[in-house]
Amino acid sequence: MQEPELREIIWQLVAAIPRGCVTSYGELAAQSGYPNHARFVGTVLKQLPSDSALPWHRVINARGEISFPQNSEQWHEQRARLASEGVVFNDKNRVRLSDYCAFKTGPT
DNA sequence: GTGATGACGGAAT
DNA sequence: TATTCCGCCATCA
Repeated sequence: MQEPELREIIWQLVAAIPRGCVTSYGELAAQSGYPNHARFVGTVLKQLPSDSALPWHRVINARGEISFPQNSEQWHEQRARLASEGVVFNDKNRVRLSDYCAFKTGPT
């Protein structure tokens, strides 16, 4: 990584996600300037401490689903947080595409 | 330095 | 449309 803290970029992008909206790891990676670093985004969020105020729950995979196993507490927590923000899940535990917001940090 | 893993993405079947 | 397989890249052992 040439950047001092690429993780900070990810953090800022996550923090830039509007409430009630969700985005995908690949989207964050693309916005950060690394299209194929979707997994890296996941790694960064994984290293996020519970103390972090970042809306990590607004980040899901490209399928629109939570990447955690349904028997995991993390899965329930993320789903609960999204539901608290108005994000609804269908019978397949997927987020409605309408809730998918390409927030775009407005680079220029 | 090498091999395996992972909060993923996309294409193929 | 749903499931499966392969590919990418950074981190960990």
